[in-house]
Amino acid sequence: MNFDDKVPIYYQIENYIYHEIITGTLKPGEKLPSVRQLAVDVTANVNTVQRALSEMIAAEMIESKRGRGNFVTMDTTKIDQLKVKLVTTQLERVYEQLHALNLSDEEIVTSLQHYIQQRGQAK
Amino acid sequence: MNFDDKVPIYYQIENYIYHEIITGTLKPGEKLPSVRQLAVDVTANVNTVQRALSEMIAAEMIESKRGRGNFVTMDTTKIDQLKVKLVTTQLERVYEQLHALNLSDEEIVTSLQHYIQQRGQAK
DNA sequence: TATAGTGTAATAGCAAAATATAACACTAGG
DNA sequence: CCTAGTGTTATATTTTGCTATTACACTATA
Repeated sequence: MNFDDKVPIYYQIENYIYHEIITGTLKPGEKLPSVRQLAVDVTANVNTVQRALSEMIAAEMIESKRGRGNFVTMDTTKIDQLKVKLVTTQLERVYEQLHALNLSDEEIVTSLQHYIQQRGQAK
Repeated sequence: MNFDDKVPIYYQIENYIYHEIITGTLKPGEKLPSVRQLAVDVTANVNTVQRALSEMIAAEMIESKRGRGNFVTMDTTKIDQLKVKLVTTQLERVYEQLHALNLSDEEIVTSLQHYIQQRGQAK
């Protein structure tokens, strides 16, 4: 996996799996790869993976069944809420950062539009 | 200072000072507070502050004069470029994150607009 | 020229994150 | 019942960031 050395790996793993759940790569009720397999997949240690999983279990986003595996929650409402939360968190961060750089609300929106436009052309 | 325990303090200090330079709180050529004072200001250790400064010195955003102090670069072009870079980095991150959550280009823009709107009402 | 204020660097110690490794608890299937 | 595959936990070790402390190098100025 491609880790950002500025933030804890367990945290990045957590985010990575959350993304898979939200995008439907991992469906509600579906079994996750085993912790050992996940460790191989993301090139990290079992304990590190377990730490990420533990937080997700505490958040009730995945359910752990000893001897059987870890499973994505069946509660689609929870998944939707997670998505909203992640999106909002992202928006909050950009907004605050750009605002702190003295960009007005309008400038923030237009700069994003320009960025997307440029990105499209870059292909 | 209000540190995010998920990212290194020296990195947050760096960002903090960059913000002050870009917003003009620290003007081109202006002397920064002494490392010892900065350490007090941000409630961190001198060495941690020094680490942040070292990176900025390497980036030639500030100039170090032994015995006199640290000074913001006089090169306003560099400052402008820094602002562009920071803004772009932020935009890149949101875009990629939200895109990874399966939001379309339009949805990304409108969700930002909605966020800003809501934020205005929250006051 | 002494002194106070600067940046810089080194040392030692602590804590958190991550690793390697091993062991334990449970489940399913032959 | 045994075994392979699962989650869980524990220990020791390494690395990194951060701190505390001290010392050194340089500058300005009284």
